Amino acid sequence: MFSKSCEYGIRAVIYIVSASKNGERVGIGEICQNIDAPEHFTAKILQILTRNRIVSSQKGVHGGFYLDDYQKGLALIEVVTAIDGKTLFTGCGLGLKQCSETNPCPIHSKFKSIRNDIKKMLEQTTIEELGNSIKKGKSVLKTLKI
Amino acid sequence: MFSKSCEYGIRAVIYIVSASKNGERVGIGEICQNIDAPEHFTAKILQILTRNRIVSSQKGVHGGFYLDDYQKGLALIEVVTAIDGKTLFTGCGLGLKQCSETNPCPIHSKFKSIRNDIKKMLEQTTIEELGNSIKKGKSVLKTLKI
DNA sequence: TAAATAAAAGACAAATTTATCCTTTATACA
DNA sequence: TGTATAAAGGATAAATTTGTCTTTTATTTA
Ligand code: FES
Ligand code: FES
Repeated sequence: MFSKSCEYGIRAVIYIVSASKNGERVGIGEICQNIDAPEHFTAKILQILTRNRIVSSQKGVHGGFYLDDYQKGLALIEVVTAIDGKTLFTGCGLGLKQCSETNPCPIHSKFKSIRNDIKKMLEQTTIEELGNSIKKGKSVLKTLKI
Repeated sequence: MFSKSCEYGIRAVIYIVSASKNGERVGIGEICQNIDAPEHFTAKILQILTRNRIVSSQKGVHGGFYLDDYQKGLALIEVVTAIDGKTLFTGCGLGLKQCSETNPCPIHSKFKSIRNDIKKMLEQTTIEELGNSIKKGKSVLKTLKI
């Protein structure tokens, strides 16, 4: 469904929101320990997200990553499109060069419906909402014991 | 969503069903021309499908690929699982080592619902049905003009 | 101002997926 | 029986994704 990059990116932003109480910044080391992701690789993904103003960052002592109030309210689809692009929402399920209403592939109508459900779900889910779920202990960002 | 291998595989079986009138066999060259896929690569995918008894093949003169009546009635999910495995239907949307009801990721319940919709759709769609759509000219297996 | 810190950025490496080429095996048919 | 044909299979290569390591830049604080 999502690329590894995207999975790490989503988990990272959720962790940041869940961990940064009152504007505190979270370092890449702490993030990656808590989401069980490779550090340097995830750092690059967070670079993409900061360039796209989906997360904020601060260099130097007491620096790290955080989300401002506007960013917390962003929907998950912003994270996904920044990392994986829009192919999941616009591309043909059978890999035709373009999804077309006039020359559809055989699964077009069924696939389109699912594609739209995914899009809706990602549009309706905010980063903050998922962060709260983690804060309350209702969900996790890494498998506990191996 | 699906891997390239799976996209080619699905398009190939649909083409075979749509093109082989009364048990006629279809060669790999003809298949790949009509679904716009790389020949040797697609041949290997069809090998996987024949090993899994999802398509039939015949070597030698007048050989090629075809589907018997039982195979035509198979659902698309058989093709997908043979090529891409079951990860799409069982794996965690955020890439956790395992999807768990007791220790869910933050999007588990929303993702599970979509995952099940995809599964249902693939279970309810038969190869033959999609082949008929092609036969009737209601859909296509490759983008017409580039 | 200098040292310490942490993200940004660049270069490189491993792993996986996708794609190509060549040889072998099975089958039909002359 | 021998030849042509087409799938099966093996080896290799290109491309992409994923992961690691090192250097640079910006910022804080002593
Ligand atoms: S043409 Fe294939 S999904 Fe629209
Ligand atoms: S735990 Fe992530 S989808 Fe179930």
